[in-house]
Amino acid sequence: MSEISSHKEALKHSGLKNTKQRNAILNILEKSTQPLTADQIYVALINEKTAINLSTIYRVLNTLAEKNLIVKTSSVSDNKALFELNSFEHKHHLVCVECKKIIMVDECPFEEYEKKLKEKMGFTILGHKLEIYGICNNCKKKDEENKHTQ
Amino acid sequence: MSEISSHKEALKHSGLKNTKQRNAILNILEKSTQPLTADQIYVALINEKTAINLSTIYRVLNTLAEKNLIVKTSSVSDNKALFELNSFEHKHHLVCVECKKIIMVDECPFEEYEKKLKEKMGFTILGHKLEIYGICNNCKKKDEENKHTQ
DNA sequence: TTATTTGCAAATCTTTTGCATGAGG
DNA sequence: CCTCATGCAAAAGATTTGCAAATAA
Repeated sequence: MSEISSHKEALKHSGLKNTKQRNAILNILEKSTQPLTADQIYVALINEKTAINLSTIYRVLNTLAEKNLIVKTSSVSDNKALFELNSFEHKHHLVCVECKKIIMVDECPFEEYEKKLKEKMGFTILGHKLEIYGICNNCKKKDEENKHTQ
Repeated sequence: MSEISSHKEALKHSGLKNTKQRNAILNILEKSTQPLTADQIYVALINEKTAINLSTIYRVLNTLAEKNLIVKTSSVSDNKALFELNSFEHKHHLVCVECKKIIMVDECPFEEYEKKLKEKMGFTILGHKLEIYGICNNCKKKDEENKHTQ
């Protein structure tokens, strides 16, 4: 229940009405460890017997993103919109350009860099996302194998 | 002409035929300072009287991305696929969460961090992208003004 | 009560696909 | 030649929108 009331507060603070659908969507996002598509949220809600319309989900997600309660990103491989709670936290990951696998990393070499940007450009930093593109160990091995069969 | 022959080489090296359409698309991407959507490429080609079909553009872009000659990303605001030449260069930018403006920055605090990742995880790094989310100076000013009118 | 939100159905927009034709090596 | 690439039209899939009914404040 505590998270429900915190959503109520967050919605109120953004001037949005506290509806069953918005709370349900925020709860799904809160439980998820990764960004979700509108459809994944839809399926999750249907599974837990929460009746909702897909277009409502899209509308809610866009509204929440406008208010910065959630963050909209985009999956490169299949080009769908992804949504996650705005934790204002750092996100770092490695993206394999071959298999598209995403590997999370947790170290952050940034605190100082961010401070400098803030001072220099007057840009208030809420968080950052770092994607490192390359080839993972698995794909390197597969590439080696394929050299022989091709 | 030098860039045309370099595209020829690049295509050959990837086992792809050197077609008029592929060269035209690579040329457009080469001239652009920013990632383009399939449709933007289409318009650019039509403008320079290069006849091409939109579905050909999609097919070429996907093929080139598979071969890592270009990089596919995704625009957050309107969820379209974006393509740019794979420069294997660093890309850093600030994204304002309010007006969605993108501000390029060029400093990079990363060389060491990347080396460490490579050694630790066997991940071969081709490039990286850093997005810093926050609020730009303009939006901060507008927010201040709106406090009075709301 | 009244503005906001939702459901539903239809529309829109981006991207993909099947198939016949055309072009590159 | 023979395979691969392209054009065209149609399909598929994600997201948006108009409107009437429902709901929060």
